[in-house]
Amino acid sequence: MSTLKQVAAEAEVSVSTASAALRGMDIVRPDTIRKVEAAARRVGYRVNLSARALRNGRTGIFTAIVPDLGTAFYARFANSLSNALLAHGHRLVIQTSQYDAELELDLIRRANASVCDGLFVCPTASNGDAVRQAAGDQPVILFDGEDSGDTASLDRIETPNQSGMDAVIRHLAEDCGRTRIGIVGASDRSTPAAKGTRLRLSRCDYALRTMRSLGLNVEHAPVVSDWGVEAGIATARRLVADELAYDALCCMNDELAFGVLRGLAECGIRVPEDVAVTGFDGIPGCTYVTPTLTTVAVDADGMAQAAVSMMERRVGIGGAGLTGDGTVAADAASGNGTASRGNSSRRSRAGSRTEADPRNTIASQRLIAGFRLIVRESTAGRA
Amino acid sequence: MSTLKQVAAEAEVSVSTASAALRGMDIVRPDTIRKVEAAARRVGYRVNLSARALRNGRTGIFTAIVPDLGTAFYARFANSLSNALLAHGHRLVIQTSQYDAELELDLIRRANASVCDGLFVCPTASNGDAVRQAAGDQPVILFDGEDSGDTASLDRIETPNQSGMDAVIRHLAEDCGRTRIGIVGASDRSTPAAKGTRLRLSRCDYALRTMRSLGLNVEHAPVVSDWGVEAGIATARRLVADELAYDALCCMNDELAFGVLRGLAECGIRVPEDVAVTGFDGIPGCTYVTPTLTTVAVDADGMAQAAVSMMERRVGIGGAGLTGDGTVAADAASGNGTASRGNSSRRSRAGSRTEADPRNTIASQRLIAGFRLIVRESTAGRA
DNA sequence: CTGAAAGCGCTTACAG
DNA sequence: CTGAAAGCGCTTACAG
Repeated sequence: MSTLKQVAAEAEVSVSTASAALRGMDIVRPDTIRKVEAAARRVGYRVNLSARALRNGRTGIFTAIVPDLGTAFYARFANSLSNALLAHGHRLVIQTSQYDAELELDLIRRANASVCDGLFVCPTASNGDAVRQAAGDQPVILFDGEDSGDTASLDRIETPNQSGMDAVIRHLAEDCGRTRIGIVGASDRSTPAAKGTRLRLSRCDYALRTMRSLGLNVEHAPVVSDWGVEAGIATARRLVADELAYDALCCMNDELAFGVLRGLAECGIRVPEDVAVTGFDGIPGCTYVTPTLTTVAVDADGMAQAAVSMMERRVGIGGAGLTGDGTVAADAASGNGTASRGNSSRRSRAGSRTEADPRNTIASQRLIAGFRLIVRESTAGRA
Repeated sequence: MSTLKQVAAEAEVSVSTASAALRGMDIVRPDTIRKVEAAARRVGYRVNLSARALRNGRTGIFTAIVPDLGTAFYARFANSLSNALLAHGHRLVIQTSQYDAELELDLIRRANASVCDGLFVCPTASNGDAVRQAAGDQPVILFDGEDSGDTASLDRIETPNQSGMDAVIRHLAEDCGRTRIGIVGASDRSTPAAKGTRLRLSRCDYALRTMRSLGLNVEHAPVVSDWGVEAGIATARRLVADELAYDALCCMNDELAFGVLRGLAECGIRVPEDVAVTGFDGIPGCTYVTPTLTTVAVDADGMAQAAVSMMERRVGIGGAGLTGDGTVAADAASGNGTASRGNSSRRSRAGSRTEADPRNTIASQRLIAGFRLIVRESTAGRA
C-alpha cells in the first residue's frame, strides 16, 4: 500500500496539502486538488484508516450487536443497517450476543475500546442503564430497549408493538369476526433471560389491552418457553389437547406462528377455518409457509435509516473527516452543516475529551418504526 | 479512555514494560506483570486498536463479504464465522454485495485499504482471479469460488456439492424408488449474473452425473430465474401445467424447494405421494414448512471453523500480538507455535512488505465442508 | 529484566 | 493557498 507521503512526492506538493486535497477541502486550489487526485490514482493510494482513526478519534466503523443472525428478523435488520451505513460511507461490524446478557455487555465494553464510532444494540436482557454504562463514552442507539431511569444520551428505536398489535387484534376481531383470541407468546417470570423476554411482555400487554377495549374475553394467554418454532409447535399441540378453546391465535412473532401452523396441521386443525393465526415481524418465510401467514410487517429498512440518522446526529458528522479516500463520496458529505462545524470545533485533538462532549449532552430521541398489516391465507383463507 | 502511559504511571514502570506486561510476554517478571495488570484494571485501561494496528499492521478485524443476509444460508454462515473468529479473539465485519459483481469487487478493494487483516468472500459472479486482484496483499478465503488459473495464495472452502447431490439423488432413487427425477435449479446462460449462477451450474452438473451413473433418464432440468422462493413457486406451477412428468423434484437449494412445495400445494399435488421434493443447505425453515423438507444439511459451523484456521495460517498469527488488552485470552494464545514465531521474524516494522511475504508464498489449501442428509416428510411422508 | 526513543500514517493548528 | 512540525497511542529494536 502506498502512503500519503508517496502521493505528495508524486504530486510534488507537501503531505499536508495532499491530505487536504484528497479530502476536498476548499482551501486547496482546484487544480492542486486535481493534480493530487491524479497522483493518488497513479500510485493506487488508499487512506490508512488506522492512522486516520488514531489522529481523528473516528473510524467510520460502527458496531451492531444483535442476539442472533439465525433469527430472520435480526438478520434482515442487520442487513438493512449495514446497507444504510454503507450508503453514508460508513461500515458496520455485526456481532451476536447469543441471548446472553453477560456476553452482550462484554461485547459492548470491548467495542468501546476498539475501532468503533458508535453502537447499535438490540439488547436481550440488559436494560438501558447497563448498556449505557458498558458503552462508556460511545454513542448508542437502542432497539426495543427496556425503559429505565437515566437514559440521557441513549436514543431509542422501537418496533411498533402497540400499534401493530392493535391492528392485528382489530383485524381478527373486526374483519374476521373472531371472538376467542389466544395470545401466544406470554411467559412466566421464571425464565427472565430467555429469548425475547422483554418484547414478549410488551407485545402481549398491548394485545390484551386492545382486546379489552373491544370488549373481548381475555383468557389466560398460552405460556411459551421462547419465541422459536419449536415452542410454537409445542404450544399448538398443547392447545389442541386442551380442546382448542380459541378461534384465533395471535402469535407474538412469525417464528412462533410458523410453529403453531405446523403443530395445528399435524393435528388436522384447519387454518383459518377452525382457527386463524397471525404473526409479527414480516420475515420472508411468511410468504411460503402453508398457509401463508398474516403478519405485521415491520419496516426494517426505515428503522435502519432512522438509526443511522440518529447516530450521525450524535456523532456529529457531516462525513467530511471520514471520507476523501480518493473515491467520490457525495452522500457522506451531504450531512448537515451545523454538525460538521460542531465537529471541528469540538475537540482540537483526538482523545482530549475534557470539554463537554455533545455526544452526551444532546437530548435523546425516540422513534417508533412503521409497519404494514399484510393479510394472507392464515386469516383470510385461500384466494 | 485511559492510555498505556497512564497505566505505566500508575504501575510505576515504563511504557514499554507496561506494553510487554499486558501482552504477557515472558521477558517480564511475573510480579511486574501482576502489578501492571492491577494498574490497568484500576484505570480501566483498554488497548487502542487503531494505534496498535498502525504500529503492527494488524487489527484483528476481518471482513466477510456475502451476497445477502436476507438469505438464510448466508446469514447462518456469517453467524458461524463471526462466532468462530470471536472465539479466537478476532472480530468480523460483515458486508453484503447484493449479488452485484461490481459492488463486490469494490467492497474487497475498500476492505484492503481499511482496517482489515483478511477477507472471507462468498463471490457472486467474480472469479478467483478478480477477487485476488481486488484484494491486493490481503489474504483471502474463498467460498465456492469458481476455479481459475492463478490461484496461488487463495484458499478455498466449498460446500459439498458433489457428495451432497450424490447422496440426495441416491436417496430419491434407491430409498424412495423414484425414477423420473427433475433437477430444479438450472438456468440458461442468458442470466449469468443472477443469484447463485455459479453454484447452480455446479450442483446441477453433479446431480445429473449421479443420475446417469444410476442409469436414470436425464431429462431437461426445469430452468429457473434464480434460487429464490418465487422462482420455485413459478417452476412448480409451470411443471404442473405441463402435466408434471416427474415423480421427484430435486431442488438446488432449500428456498427453491420451499417455493416448489408452495406451488405444488396450491395445485393440489401431494408431497411426497405424487412427487417427492428435496432441498440443499439445511436452513431452519426446513423443519417448519409443510411438509418438512428433506435436505442436505451443510456443516456451516465446520466451514466457519476451517475458514478461521486457514486464515490464521495465512496471516501467521498465534494470537500473541493481537490480544493482551487486559482480558484473558487463552484461546487466542493457543495457536500454533510455528506461526507465532514466523510472525515476529517476518517483518520488523509495519508496512515494510519488501521481503517475501509468506501470505503469498504459502501453498493454497482447499477444503470441502461436511454435510448430513436429513430425511423428512417431503420424501418420507408423515410419521 | 527494564527504560528511552523511534516511528507506524495521518490530520491539524500554526507559520509563512 | 501551501509547507514544516507536532502528536494521536502503541510496539519494538536497542541500550543499559
